[in-house]
Amino acid sequence: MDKIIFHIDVNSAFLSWSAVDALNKGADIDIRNIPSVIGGDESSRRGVVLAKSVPAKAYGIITGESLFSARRKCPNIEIISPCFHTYEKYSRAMMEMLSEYTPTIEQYSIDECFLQFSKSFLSEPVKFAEEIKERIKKELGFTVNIGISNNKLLAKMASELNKPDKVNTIYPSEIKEKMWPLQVEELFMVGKKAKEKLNKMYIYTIGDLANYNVSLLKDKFKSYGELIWQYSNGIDHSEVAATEGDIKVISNSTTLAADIIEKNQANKVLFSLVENVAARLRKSNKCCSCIAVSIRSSEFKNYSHQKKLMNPTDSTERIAETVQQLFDETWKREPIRLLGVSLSHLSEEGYYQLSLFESGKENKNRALDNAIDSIRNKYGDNVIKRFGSK
DNA sequence: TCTGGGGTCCTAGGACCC
DNA sequence: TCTGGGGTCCTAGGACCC
Repeated sequence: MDKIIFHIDVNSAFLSWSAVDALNKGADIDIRNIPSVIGGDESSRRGVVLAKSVPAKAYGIITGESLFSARRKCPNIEIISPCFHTYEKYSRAMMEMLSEYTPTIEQYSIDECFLQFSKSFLSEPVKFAEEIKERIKKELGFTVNIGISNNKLLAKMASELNKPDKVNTIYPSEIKEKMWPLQVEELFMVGKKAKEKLNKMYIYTIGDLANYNVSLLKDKFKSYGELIWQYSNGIDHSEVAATEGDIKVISNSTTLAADIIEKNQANKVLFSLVENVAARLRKSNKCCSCIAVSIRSSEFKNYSHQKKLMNPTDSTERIAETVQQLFDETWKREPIRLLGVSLSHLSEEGYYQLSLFESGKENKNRALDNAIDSIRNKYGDNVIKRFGSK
């Protein structure tokens, strides 16, 4: 135990960042101090709560619920549209600041990261975390929670303890007192389904899980049973990864403003999803050899269908052909609520192989893809349309 | 429940091989 | 082929995370 891990988590990230951005642009109210949420456009059926203010939380509003239901709980709730560019900007600013403190930093999501220090370097971790927290507040304008322990799991659990704007610890010696009394669904990786199953086994708290017979958990839940048992006992050997791992899937999906019932309409949407994923694929200098289409029906049933390719590709046209074919094979002619395209089995090797064997036609397609990519990079996504796209 | 979008990982079942 | 067992690959679906 010679290391100290911090988990840093921005409080209501999207809402805080929207608030700071508005204040910087001269707004006279701070949405953090009124009942407010960040949420999508209800008329295009993206109306769920992505983040909430503390006063909104007091009305019982929770992340993920519909705006309709949020408004029922608090009729004069302020609803703000998300702005992902803004969020990326503040996220980057925070990560850059935190990189000053240690090279061993892992960004876990847009608003969370882990920092690792050696114990000998850090004699007073809590005091140090307080300094970082205050600096973020002063220089960047938003608050964070910092959790401290000897491993990532405990640091993450610690940062959830007491919000917002707090520093908390869960050292191994504090697990019993601080973590075991919590409801089992508070444990990282225990979601709604697992909670229900665990409750049926009379496991209600993290402590109940920690003291349960691990081999019975393994019988019932396989490797997942052992994982959550270890977590409940504060066991986690994963490393803080300073370099990010290779991306494994590139996907894009969209909930449609109105259900689609015609193949033609579906094809237009699919093509724009393909353009998005294919451009991201080429930007990462990779090829894919597995393509999948997913469909959500108006009844909320999900289907997916995938196909492995003989040769890896990064061509918009080849991906689009496969996607069409997959869609035709999958669609049960029901009204469609959501369409998605995802590319997987990504490889760099395929990228080089491809250029050796591709035909004249494929060479032409590649030239077209590259030309469109560079125009869009310069002037934005909407300046140019392919023939056949919407 | 008037239920987003982008990811990761795991499991089960079937095909196919020796 | 009244029929085993182990390994690998592929597909579909689902749980979980932010």
